[in-house]
Amino acid sequence: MERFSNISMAVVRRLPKYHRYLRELLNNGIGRVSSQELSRITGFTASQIRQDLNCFGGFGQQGYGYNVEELYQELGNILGLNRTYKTIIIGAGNVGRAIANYTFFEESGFKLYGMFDNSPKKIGDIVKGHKVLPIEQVENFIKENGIEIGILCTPKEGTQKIAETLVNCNITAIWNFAPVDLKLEGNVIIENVHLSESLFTISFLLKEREDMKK
Amino acid sequence: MERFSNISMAVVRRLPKYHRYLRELLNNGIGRVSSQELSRITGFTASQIRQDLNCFGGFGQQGYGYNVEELYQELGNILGLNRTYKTIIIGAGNVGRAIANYTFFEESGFKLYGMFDNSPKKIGDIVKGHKVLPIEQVENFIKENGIEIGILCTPKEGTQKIAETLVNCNITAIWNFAPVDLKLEGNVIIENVHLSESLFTISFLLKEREDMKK
DNA sequence: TAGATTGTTAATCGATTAACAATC
DNA sequence: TAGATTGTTAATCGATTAACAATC
Repeated sequence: MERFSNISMAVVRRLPKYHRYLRELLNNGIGRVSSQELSRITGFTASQIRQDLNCFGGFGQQGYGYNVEELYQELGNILGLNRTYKTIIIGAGNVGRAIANYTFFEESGFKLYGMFDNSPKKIGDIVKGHKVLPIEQVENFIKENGIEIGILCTPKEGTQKIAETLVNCNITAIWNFAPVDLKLEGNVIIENVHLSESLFTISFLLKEREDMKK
Repeated sequence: MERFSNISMAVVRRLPKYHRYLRELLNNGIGRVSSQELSRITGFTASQIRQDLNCFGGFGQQGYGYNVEELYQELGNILGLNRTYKTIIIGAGNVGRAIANYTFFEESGFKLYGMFDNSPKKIGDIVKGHKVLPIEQVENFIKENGIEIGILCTPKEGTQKIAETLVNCNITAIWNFAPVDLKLEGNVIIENVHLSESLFTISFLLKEREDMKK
């Protein structure tokens, strides 16, 4: 995945947190906030917060801080939350169904257009109002509906091949839940959620903790 | 979360990848591998791979490389995969059910002991052979069964409070799927899976890409 | 032995933190 | 105006990469 701007991924991955905490301040009726106060809430340093925000513009005011409402809106725009995205889910297993029914997903502007699977046992099922379609139909579906994001909830075996199919249909981003690293041409955006790696991190840290006790 | 060893999290988060790729080599009947070859496969530099592995010991041999079987076993031990872990899931919604039915979870030694929820609609349901119990019973359950890992698949509102309850019962690790940052005393291990942040990263990158096209 | 490849130190790079002038 | 707090530059810290002697 090539990148176009010079914003580092370290910064990018903090932006959703800022957005979330600002939403909270807003809910609590708080109108202004300083980088120091944001630091206290988020755990990032005030310096880092100011640096991060300044990658995108000077949203603050000396002596005052930041306007919560305004900064929240700005971050929403920066994160691309001011529009909707057309998505499909490949794989109607437990993970696929969980994502389909994940309300936050829809609330954030990610609209599910269809679900696909290759198992006769699942094809025809209704998930979140969508009839699960056979995987053979995915290419036409993407082209006809202008789908932008493919969500892969497939077993690891077939995933690389399906991802290639999606890329051939000019999908722009893949949210990958399969435990594989996709090797894809072009500049398709790949975002992995590797649950197994997250889990192994826990077991590592648990073991480390026990080892240190000895 | 305090750390005890001096292994950086950057290194820790690469270990599961090494482990996964070595498993693949093993499946393909490959007996030895050099850091250069591992670099080609994983995308990390050979230098980084050697540095990472050397945090834990000299598993290689000059002029030869690494024995795949041996390195795989070593990494399994380092990751704490040579034992089982007792877990419970709090929240029997879509995410909780997906994790419960996630076969990889069980295969890796994470054994599900119970499921809990606070909704009368879900209490009593059978999920992966476990009757969903009322959340009020969780404290006794943890103590009686020696549960080590709590998996939080709850809506964000109640999550902090439940996490505190788990810590009071001396749970050692929390795998958190709720979109909140837990603030907890002691040295409980917290591993977050923040799907919403992952999703917002996609929308950011998509927007960035479009902006650059203009 | 000669070639290959590690383990490890040193150099580089990038990200975080500190400091402070600008200014509201 | 005086105090507060940003935006931004410089300093520090940590992580990655390069280099190479050790050695199988």
